[in-house]
Amino acid sequence: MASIKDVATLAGVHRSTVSRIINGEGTFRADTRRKVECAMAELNYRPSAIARSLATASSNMAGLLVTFYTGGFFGEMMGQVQEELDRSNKFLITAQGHLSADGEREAIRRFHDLRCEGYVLNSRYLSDDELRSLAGEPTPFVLLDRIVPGLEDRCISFDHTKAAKLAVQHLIANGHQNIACITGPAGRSSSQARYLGYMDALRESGIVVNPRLCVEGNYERESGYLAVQSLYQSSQPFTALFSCNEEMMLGAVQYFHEHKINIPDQVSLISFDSVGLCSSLYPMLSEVHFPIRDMARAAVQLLMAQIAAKGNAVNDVVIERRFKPELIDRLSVRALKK
Amino acid sequence: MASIKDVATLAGVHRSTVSRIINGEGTFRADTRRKVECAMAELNYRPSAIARSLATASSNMAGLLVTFYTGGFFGEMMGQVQEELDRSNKFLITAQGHLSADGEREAIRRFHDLRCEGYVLNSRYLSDDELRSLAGEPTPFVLLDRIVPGLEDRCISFDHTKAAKLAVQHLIANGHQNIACITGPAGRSSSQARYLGYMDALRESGIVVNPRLCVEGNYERESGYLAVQSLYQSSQPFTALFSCNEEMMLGAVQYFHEHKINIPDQVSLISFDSVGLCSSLYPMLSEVHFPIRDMARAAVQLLMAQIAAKGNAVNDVVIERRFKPELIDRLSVRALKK
DNA sequence: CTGAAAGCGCTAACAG
DNA sequence: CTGTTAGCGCTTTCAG
Repeated sequence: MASIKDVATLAGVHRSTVSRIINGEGTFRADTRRKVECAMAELNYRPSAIARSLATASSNMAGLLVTFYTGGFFGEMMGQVQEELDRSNKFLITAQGHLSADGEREAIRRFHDLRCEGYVLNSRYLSDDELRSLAGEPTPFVLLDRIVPGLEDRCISFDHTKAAKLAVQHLIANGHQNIACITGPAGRSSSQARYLGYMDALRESGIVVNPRLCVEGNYERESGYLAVQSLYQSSQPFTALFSCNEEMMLGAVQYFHEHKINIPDQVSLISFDSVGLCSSLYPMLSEVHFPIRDMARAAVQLLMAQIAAKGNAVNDVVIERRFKPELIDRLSVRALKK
Repeated sequence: MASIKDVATLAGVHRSTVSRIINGEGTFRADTRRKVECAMAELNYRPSAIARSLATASSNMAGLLVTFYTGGFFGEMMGQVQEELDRSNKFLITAQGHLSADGEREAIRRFHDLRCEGYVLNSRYLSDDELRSLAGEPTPFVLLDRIVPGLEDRCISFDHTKAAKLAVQHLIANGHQNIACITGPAGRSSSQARYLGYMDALRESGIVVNPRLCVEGNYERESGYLAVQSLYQSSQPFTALFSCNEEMMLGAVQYFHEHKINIPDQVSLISFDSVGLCSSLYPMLSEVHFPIRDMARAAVQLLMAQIAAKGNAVNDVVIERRFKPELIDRLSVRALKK
């Protein structure tokens, strides 16, 4: 692979001249420039990003941590992050945290090893404390879909509680009282937040929360199916179901179809959704939309601002940090007559 | 960020000693090692992967080109590639080719800029010729799910034609004669291969291909829905449908549900599937399985073998390169009585 | 406008 | 067993 030196000798100039021309710094005689450009073309020369990184002490890389690449959700996130990074000509380094704090730590270590200029963390297992102490280090990072006290200026967040509440209130407004809920895994903060919203909505409408109407899932499709099954087994009557994510709702819908339970005649459905699964199901499901795409873009913008600010505060930039839920009503909620 | 020099001075030894200890080369006095380890720990030192790359002339990175991160399919691929790369402690660089040869070229350029040791290409828009000429360059690469004449030793391929044929033969074996087909976008080679399999199966059974029973989709969900719609509008009777991918089948299923067309009583269904969508639908759909995960792993293994071989042939390694289709029969194909 | 020289953080002979 | 030296490919003063 040709190096800058090869180009220089072929063009009959010094390496530093080539370097300047590549980087568009300074000004040159037209024929010098031409000679160099010809040499570069002839040798099919491309500067080594790595050598450049070392010389400039800036890697031009940014990291993104997700839990898993699979499942559609993270693809949306990654796609947006990449697009946004492309605009600044930065390289994207991705890593999976799998399902543990250790996995996430390991991912961050890799970002450091590569001297990433910053990273976006969709962290689920690192504690608030650990994240706060990480903030003491010089490398900037942004938390995507998380809010940790003290780190608000690095957080792109979404009000999961309010979103869930909105969904359930919609059900209530349509006359439903016995509303079942499939929650996410108990340990996860987003699960808790959504569940809280469910309960808040009920309570504020004076409906007593029936714990037997709440089944814990794990955000996977199958757990939605099983949840509905157990709901029917416990023979607690319900007219509506709220699912804390779309995958579980998919499983639930499968159960309903299999058992010839009509949507929305026999059961009304509303779900969290981020990747648009709800709109591609039959019938099209009502949802509260979780705008992960927009949030991902905002995260990168915030990160770039932080990198540019080099440790100083970034108050001047206007980037939306707290995203709001949006209710999309479709055909899966029936109005109950009193 | 601490450098190897800082560690060295703190430990009171030379940089090269530190380097050796990090890389486990040579042997040292116990207390030297301890001093160095303490210094590293104290400074929270991590060697710079970039500087290392430059010094060793090997970046420790591998590239992966996909068309888009979104959609689930590529997530599966990426996940496997990352896992496999992790085992060799290599960094993964991903890039999206979007939907053009230029996009793919640009992606490869980035791999070169970073001096990736090799890359896996899920290329759809680069011509065979261009790929062959790329093979003249020193950087090894592997083609995932593609077969280009002359580059067989770099190809991890799947027999799409045979897979489609298998699916359609299954339908025929169950007594179906009027078999509709939703194809992929006409320009794509995998589409053509699958369509060919469909036609072969019919022809070999002496069934005349009815072009009005074949509708072109674009591998997206909505196009499956639309395809079925147009199929019914053209009022060509059919008892079975074969879809060239799972996303389009999803759209089709939605149409059937919406129009109360029972599966499999009124229509039998079989689809291509790679990410397992078919098994999570109601009813569980019969499919020919496209083992993209296994293929992705094989691609990385082959790439690593090529990298290790440094330009020499890699005949000794036993890596499956041509994957075979597998028919998974579930509940969506009804046997027609004669 | 361009060359010379030093240096980024690390590794790799080569001595000793 | 460990220090010296040179160099990876590029950028960046500093001269001229």
